[in-house]
Amino acid sequence: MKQLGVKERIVETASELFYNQGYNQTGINQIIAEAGVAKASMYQHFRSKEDIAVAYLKQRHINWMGSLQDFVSTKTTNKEKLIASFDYLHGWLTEVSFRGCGWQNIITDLPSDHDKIKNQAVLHKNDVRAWVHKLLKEDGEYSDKQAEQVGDEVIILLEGAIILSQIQKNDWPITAAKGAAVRLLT
Amino acid sequence: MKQLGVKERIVETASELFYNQGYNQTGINQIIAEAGVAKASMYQHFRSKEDIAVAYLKQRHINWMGSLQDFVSTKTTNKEKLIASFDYLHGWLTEVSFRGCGWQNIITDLPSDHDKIKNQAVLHKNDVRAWVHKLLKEDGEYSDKQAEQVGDEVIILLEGAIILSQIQKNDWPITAAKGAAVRLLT
Amino acid sequence: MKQLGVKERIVETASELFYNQGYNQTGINQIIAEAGVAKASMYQHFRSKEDIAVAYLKQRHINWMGSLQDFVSTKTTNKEKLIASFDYLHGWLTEVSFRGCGWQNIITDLPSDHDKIKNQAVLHKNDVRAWVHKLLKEDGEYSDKQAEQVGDEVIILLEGAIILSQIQKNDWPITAAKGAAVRLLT
Amino acid sequence: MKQLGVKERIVETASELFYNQGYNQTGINQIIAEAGVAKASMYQHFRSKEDIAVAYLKQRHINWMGSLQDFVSTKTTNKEKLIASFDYLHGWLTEVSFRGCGWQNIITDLPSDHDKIKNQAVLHKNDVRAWVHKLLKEDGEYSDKQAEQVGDEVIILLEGAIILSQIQKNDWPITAAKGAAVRLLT
DNA sequence: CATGAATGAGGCTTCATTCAT
DNA sequence: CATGAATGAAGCCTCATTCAT
Repeated sequence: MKQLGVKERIVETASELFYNQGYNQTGINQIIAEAGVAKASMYQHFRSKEDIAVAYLKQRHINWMGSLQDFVSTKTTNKEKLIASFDYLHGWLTEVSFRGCGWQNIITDLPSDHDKIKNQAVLHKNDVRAWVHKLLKEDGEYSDKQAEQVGDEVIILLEGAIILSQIQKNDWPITAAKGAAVRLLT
Repeated sequence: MKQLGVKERIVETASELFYNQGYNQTGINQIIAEAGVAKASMYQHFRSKEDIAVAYLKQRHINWMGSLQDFVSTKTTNKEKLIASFDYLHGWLTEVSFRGCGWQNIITDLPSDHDKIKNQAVLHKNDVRAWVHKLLKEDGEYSDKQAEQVGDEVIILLEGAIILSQIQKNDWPITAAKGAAVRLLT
Repeated sequence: MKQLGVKERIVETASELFYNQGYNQTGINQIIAEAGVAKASMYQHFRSKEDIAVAYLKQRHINWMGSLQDFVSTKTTNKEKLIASFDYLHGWLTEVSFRGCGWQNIITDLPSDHDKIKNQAVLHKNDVRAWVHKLLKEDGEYSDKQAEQVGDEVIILLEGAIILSQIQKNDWPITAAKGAAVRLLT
Repeated sequence: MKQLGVKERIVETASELFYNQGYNQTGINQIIAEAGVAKASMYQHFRSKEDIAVAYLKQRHINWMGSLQDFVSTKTTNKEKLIASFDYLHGWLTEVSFRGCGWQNIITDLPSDHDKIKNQAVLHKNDVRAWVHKLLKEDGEYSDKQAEQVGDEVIILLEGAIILSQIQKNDWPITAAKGAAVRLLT
């Protein structure tokens, strides 16, 4: 990790900590200690802790979308890709012990003035939504309006499966969500 | 509010604050100041801040389930009751400016040792789930196994609608979820 | 313990706690909880925590002096009794894991205005001193002045052995003190 | 005092307070107020109150041993040095109004988990003991074993004289201890 | 870019005591 | 005599941030 630049090291360390311990549970001191970075150096790259979280979420967005799209890329039809998304959820959430969604986790208990972070969450969710809409529109099976409608339903299932599996520390919500998605897409 | 007992005042005040500002964003000092109670009095009734949150969630569970069941009580069939639940969500979440679910919000960024709070969330979600399962079983339209399966799907839609409407500060997820529920229940 | 009166129960419980946990480490709440006594009842019998400590030390004085004198009563000469006192120390301090002297422990880190407690310590130490002086005077081997002088030396050895064995959590100071006493008394 | 660094100011202030008021009687707030330091600055230098006490005891050890050895350095034989140690005690304890031994005072009523402080006390007492043993061995008058035995006796007299003079607020224990030491060393 | 000192504001918790029932 | 509510003062500690070197 030492060959990375300072900024990268901070984001990488903070990402690990923010996701696994939570935003409020992670202090600036732990970040700089584990990143091996001086405090002033950190504040040269980031105006505030909130800004680090923004960088974390931006990077996470790229990684997460990439992983998801990789995972479903073997499927031929777009519908199959959407269904496979639930398998992606399953593998991911199991691996992280149902730690939940980075964006959900960080917005639910945040000071009211942390808008930059909230914006990142909106951007992320919008991108996922757009991706789902696009997939369904490309299939040509639905009208654009129908595609958006069904897509939204699938997205809600995704979100619900994530948060519920986090609370229950169990994978049944993911399985159930997949079942619902299959039926809604048929 | 002065005619209430100290304990009630604390829970009431804390409930307001925990739900609207978040658990981590609400300090003990603010709670006692707004409740008009001495700090040590508070600790006579509650061993810790976490215990206040537990009391808050317990009370909230009673209120929330009651309101929901009241709301849907006018419907004749159980399926209709379930569908109407999404209308309940709509009214509630709009009123609270899409502040989301008290249980979701409090567990997503919590110190790792706050198990009592996490347990409350699990209890709440289990109760909701049991209620949904019961409704569908009573209808007699599904086998017990099917009722549980479909019920879980509906629950996931509820959860997804709540969290997504919170992030988006918009009611479309609730509308979309209702649409999906209607189709899944037919 | 339930057949005892309230006052006795408080003193008995507090004695256990004060001696084993320390005065500052023992709270009024723990005392009343373990004694099974209401707070107001306690404050009816004792004006303050300090007063409980005074009662504790008074009772301890009686018990401690009694045990010591019992222990050495089998010895025929008074010199032998004094020497045997070190054996008493050894048995006692080993049994209590070198928890030290109740009086020493309670005065060394006390608010400056706790004079009642300090007085108890002085009374106790004076009584022990008087007892030692008396023993040596009775023997008739020393002049009164010599008896007091040698007695004081023995007492200092006793005190030193107690505090040092407490710090070292070891019995060597008691053994060494006995050795010195034997030589000083010959 | 302002020209000292923050850390030194904290230790110096805390030393004064810990020794004169006691460890439990001295709060962090008083320390920082009298040292003229912000609370967080203090915690930058010391992880906890216990750590401040450790620093205090370490510094005190150096000062105390130094003063003692200075005091006795005019004596030619080691035996004389040991005897003179009681004169050192006398001067010191009189000056501090029989406030007693910093190490004795701090361990006798300490929360059970304060091991770092307890260790400091053991280290200090061991150093004193080693010094006494060394002096007697160097004299060549005793075998090594005898030197250690007699040395331990002297040490116990020192400890006993300190604690007893503290309780009695009087110097007779020091005088008596010196008398005993003289006889034991002859 | 590193080091870490310094800070103000606030975090949660506990104390011995009093008082009303 | 029991119950336990209520309290003011104080306890120890941590936060994100700024600044001087």
